[in-house]
Amino acid sequence: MATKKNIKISCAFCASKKDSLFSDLNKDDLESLDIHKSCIMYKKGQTLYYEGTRPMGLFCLNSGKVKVYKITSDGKEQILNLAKAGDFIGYRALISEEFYNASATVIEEGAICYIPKADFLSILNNNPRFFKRMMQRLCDDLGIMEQKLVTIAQKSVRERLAATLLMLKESYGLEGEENSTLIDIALSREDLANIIGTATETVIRLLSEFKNQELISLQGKKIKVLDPQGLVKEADFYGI
Amino acid sequence: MATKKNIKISCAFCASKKDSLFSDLNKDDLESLDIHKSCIMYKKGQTLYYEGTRPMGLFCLNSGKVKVYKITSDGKEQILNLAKAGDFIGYRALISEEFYNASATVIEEGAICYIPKADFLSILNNNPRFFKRMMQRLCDDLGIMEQKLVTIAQKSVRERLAATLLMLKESYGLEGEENSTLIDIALSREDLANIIGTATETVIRLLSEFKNQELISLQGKKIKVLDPQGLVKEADFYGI
DNA sequence: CGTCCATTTGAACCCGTTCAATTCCCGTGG
DNA sequence: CCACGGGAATTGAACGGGTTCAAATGGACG
Repeated sequence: MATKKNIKISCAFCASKKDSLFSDLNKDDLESLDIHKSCIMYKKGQTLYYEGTRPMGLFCLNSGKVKVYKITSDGKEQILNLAKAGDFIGYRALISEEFYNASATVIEEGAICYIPKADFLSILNNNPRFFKRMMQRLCDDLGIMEQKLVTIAQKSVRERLAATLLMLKESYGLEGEENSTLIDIALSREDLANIIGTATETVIRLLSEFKNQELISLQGKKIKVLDPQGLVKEADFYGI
Repeated sequence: MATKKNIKISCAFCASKKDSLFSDLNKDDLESLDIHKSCIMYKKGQTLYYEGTRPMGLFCLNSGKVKVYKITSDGKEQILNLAKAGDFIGYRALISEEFYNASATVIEEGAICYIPKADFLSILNNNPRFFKRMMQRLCDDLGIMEQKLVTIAQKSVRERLAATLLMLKESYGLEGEENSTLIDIALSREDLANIIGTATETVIRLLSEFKNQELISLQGKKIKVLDPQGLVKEADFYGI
């Protein structure tokens, strides 16, 4: 077992900065982030935080992928969000000074920075532009969550799976030959089911049907989208 | 048909103020709200705004009740939120300067104030404490929405109905004799179904079962909770 | 008092779950 | 290098919760 090694990554020169909420911080603020920041490699399966614990800082993904999820009283998992390079995790609990109300676990290993609570809140309170940016982000998150709620409440599993594949294609798509797109994220079938809110077996069966319809192809556990238009049709029951 | 009459209600003396986000505004800010504010009576069925339109101001309920909902492509309605006296509606679209992504319709008549966008944004931008308060509110909303998502995705209709009745009891409960609580909101069975994400008939059947179990009683379309503990058990499949 | 919509009840159907069995894949140790 | 073990993925089959369609009843309101 290798020792966890602190990696030196300056926020100012972080390759993921351009995608992140920190993208328009000034030089001073960025440097202040570096002072107490830590950054270590996380392996698949490691958990960044558990629901019910108190946030002490902010996670920022330099690389790797993380799922954010809640566990119900009867032990089922519901994935709320997937995070990739440049994404923050756990800012809501930090801002509202409450306990985490979800857990976060690494699904693809990567370097993840940790900015102590005090440093983050200091920038938040002293940089109105950043404050506004966070507010905007919360508004966006809320809109996304509302849309997810409607989809889960009103669409069939088949439609939700098609919609989820399209969403994953947008976020994790790697263009391939002949208009095909590889969904480049190591999601297990179970994870996929826990995004959609269904049983693993149902996901497997529907994926197999989509494959027979030549909407997708399966390369091991990775999925390649062959016919996005076809998926759009599947996603909208009475669509255009 | 009566003419819409502008009602004079001062924010500073609004009976609902103590419950609202405006509760700790100072005197000057409150008075500035009154200048351009309008306030009229809305009847049941009237719509405050439609999804896809541009917000021009903020709705604040002095009295009455409003449902906020989205309509899916195949015409189904999903209720996202219920608002009552003291509640704001539509602040998210206003803050993030986007189109409404839900519609709002009156379900119980009441007086509803309308604060022009400029006045609201002016207070937001010049009163850091209020800004923080809004941020906090957005965080809370997001947490609530996430919990709803998990519940709809992972719980049975029966459990969701029980949970919804308990939620309605908290928000709209009127204590009655013998530990019973009347849920004082004029929700149709269809509305209730559209909160839970199920069919109207299913709601009716389950309500009837709950009545037979003596968890609730039905008084016309209003529901009285007789055994909240029993409902808690129904809400948690593998509860405590 | 009649009309119209909401509510209720009935019954058939089907989507999705659940349980069970098999196969596949991958890392690990002999 | 290959056999082994174990979890993930797949397939099969039966069950059941919930939807859908249809019809009857009730209740509000003009």
